[in-house]
Amino acid sequence: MADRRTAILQAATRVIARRGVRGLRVEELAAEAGVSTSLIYYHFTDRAGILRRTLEFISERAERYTTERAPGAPPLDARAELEQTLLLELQDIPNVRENSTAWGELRASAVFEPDLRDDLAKATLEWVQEIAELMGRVRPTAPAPAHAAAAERLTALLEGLSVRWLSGSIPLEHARGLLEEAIELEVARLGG
Amino acid sequence: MADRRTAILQAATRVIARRGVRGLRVEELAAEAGVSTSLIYYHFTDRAGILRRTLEFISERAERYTTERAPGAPPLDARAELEQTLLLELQDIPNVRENSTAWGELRASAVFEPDLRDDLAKATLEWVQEIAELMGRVRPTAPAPAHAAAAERLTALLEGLSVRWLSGSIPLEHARGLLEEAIELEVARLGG
DNA sequence: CCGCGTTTACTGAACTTTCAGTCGATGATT
DNA sequence: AATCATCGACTGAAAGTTCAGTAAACGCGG
Repeated sequence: MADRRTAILQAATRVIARRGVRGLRVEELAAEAGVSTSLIYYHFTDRAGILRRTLEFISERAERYTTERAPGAPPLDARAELEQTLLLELQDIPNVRENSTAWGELRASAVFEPDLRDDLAKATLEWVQEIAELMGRVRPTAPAPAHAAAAERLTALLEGLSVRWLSGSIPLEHARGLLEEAIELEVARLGG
Repeated sequence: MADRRTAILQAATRVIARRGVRGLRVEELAAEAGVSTSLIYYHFTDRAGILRRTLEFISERAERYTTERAPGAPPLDARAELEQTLLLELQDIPNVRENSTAWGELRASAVFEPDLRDDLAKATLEWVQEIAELMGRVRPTAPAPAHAAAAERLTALLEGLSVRWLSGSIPLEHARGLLEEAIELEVARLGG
């Protein structure tokens, strides 16, 4: 926590979640992190660099809170694990909301900023693979490409539902319900 | 069409599709619309006003191009109609790309601008209902709430796939394939 | 139907603000 | 003493906004 670099990344996530990538001002970020603007340039070179590193930071952090389970909790079976992993991203708690918002922003920004695309594509791929792997454990007999396709659909759906929630088009619980059914559907499909 | 105000809104849609909401420069918009920057302020007060009106404009206009079919083409059965309607939004032609991009921007902006939410929610609802209605024609025996849920999932998935495509995470054809399978899945589910 | 006050649509140029990025100096650490 | 981390003050360019004014349309009393 005394690591200013990390503090800046955390602050960037908060600012992005609050104002959007579009609304991120280096000065505001500096204030949020309690450092000078120069230090930000010292660590991240330029605005694009901030964005790039923040994206990495977000995807790493997302992985962490997604993967971790409460200590001492009973181990989940594959199906429950899959459901947990996906549904964890649809929760109205600050950390998650912040991450979802920032992630959505970065995705939306990448449409216009080619610089972000490679990292984003990579992070997306990793996430999809993680879900595909869980899919594989739920339905070991189905072929790998089918796992992958299901994983892509579920993650894309989750992203779609997530923005709808954050942009006030549907309530959270509704989004969760829809996603649960989708998981059900995909699993049933592979089950034959 | 001689109405400059509308011309400005159309131009703004194009500029937003090209540069994003954040990338919209009043001067560039003026050039695109072939008017002076001052006229834009005359009609819309300030930059925020431009954005507000344009995003309303986009959400009103959004579906127009989805519904129309080529004149004189053979009528489609319900299933084909459903597929067409959804897949039309995943095409790499200027009009569609422009609309998808602008729509994505609108959705992303609404996360931070509560003003936009009502219009957006309304436009989303209409779209979902249109698809639910098609679902109903494909599977008349299934209950209406099931049609609605399927429609919500398919449209949310489409939005998710659309940004992934536009942000360079997956190729267009891949997105289309995933969506087709999802339609297949949802239809099969309702078919019993 | 003609002059005349008034509103509407519009412009070019000046003015102001915002914001990413730089520079030199200074404290810390090894 | 040398490298690393950090700051405050600054800058240039870009972009947003204002403003004084013009030209055409519009209504209207005579």
